Amino acid sequence: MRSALENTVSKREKRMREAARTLFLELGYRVSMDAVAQRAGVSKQTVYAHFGGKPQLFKSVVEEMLESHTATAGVDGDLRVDLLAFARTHLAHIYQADSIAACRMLIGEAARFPAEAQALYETAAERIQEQLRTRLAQALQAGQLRDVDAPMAAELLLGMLDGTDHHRRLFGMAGRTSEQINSWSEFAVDGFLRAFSPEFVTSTRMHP
Amino acid sequence: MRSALENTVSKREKRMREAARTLFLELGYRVSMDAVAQRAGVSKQTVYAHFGGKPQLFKSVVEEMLESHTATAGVDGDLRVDLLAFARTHLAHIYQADSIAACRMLIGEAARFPAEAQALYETAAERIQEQLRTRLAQALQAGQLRDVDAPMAAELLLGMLDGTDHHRRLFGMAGRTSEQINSWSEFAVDGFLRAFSPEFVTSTRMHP
DNA sequence: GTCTATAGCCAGATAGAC
DNA sequence: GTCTATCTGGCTATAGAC
Repeated sequence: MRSALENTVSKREKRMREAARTLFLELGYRVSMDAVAQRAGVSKQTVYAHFGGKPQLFKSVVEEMLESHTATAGVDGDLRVDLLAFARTHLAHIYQADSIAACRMLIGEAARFPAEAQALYETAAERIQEQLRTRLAQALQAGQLRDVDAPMAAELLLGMLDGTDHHRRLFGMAGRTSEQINSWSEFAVDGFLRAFSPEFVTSTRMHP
Repeated sequence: MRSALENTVSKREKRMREAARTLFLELGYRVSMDAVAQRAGVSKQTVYAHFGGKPQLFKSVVEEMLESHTATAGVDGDLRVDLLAFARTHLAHIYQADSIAACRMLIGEAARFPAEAQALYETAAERIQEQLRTRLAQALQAGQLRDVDAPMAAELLLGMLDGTDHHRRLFGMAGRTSEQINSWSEFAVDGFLRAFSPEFVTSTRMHP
């Protein structure tokens, strides 16, 4: 009996968080608490009782987003293959509709919630860059890249992989298609490898 | 007498536009018309009489911004020198506090003003990329770069020149300092030139 | 703990005197 | 054209019954 009640409460909380997340992502901070309550199927007061107020609800939603960041850079294959795999995972992640919406929301509200915006960006960017740094450092040690600062190379490659596509999407314009992303990634990775090949060797071989 | 009156009106209009621009850049669309009127030193009704309403005022401010885009890529010097000069001008422009604020505002309001956001981005991005494309196409014709699509190369170089700095700034974090921008630009341009050098030649020479 | 109802506030927009 | 004063609606937040 008690567990049934707790389940009900738990489900309410979950519904409220989901409703808030959806609406914040869609419309930004300017959603009314009425809208959140209505979408969650509860009364406004219930939302206030659980979260305390609108800013706390917003922060709670942002914190929840921090949990769901995953991107894996393989370390078991050829350097080019690994970088392409990384590109695939990374770009698929940041170009997701929800990620774009989250970026928009946080950039728009960066003035009101500077700490939350910075925390989310730092965490997400740090996780991504660290994986890339690690893989590049390994390649450096293996002599597959010329002597270069791994963090700088990682940031440069990230810039190359995106180009200006993320900005296009942030401004509401159509981004690259799936196939275009793949061919662009090859273009970027091959350019990167040529730029930092240890000697004068390039990835394209001349026909004998 | 009449010209004095017209001058007064004209100055009022200018003050209203400036006030709106400043406040929109600082706080986004969520500024009150009261605040605009107060900052401009006029009454609210005067603002309504001139612009018709808040959305029109916002659009008017955005349209005004479209005028002030300037960036020049030299075509008279060495390729590396020209690209560094372009980087200097371009980055100085987009990292300006006002440009960052404008980006934030438009990204945040992209859902409410999609046409304005897209128009401003497209115009600004197009002007920048066209200059770079032109210079790169010229270099291609001169045989200074390997056979590559000029628009793709231009977008790639833009991504390299920024890395992740623009995003850092959009999220409210400190960007690179002036000196860091310069050394990063050299890093990016040299990487770009190595990646697209026509043969196996690199910009670093071996000592004889 | 949850609901309905409402207080209190501030926004955008308008009316009418000058 | 400009101002002062006001209307109307929606928002956050709270009070009180159950």
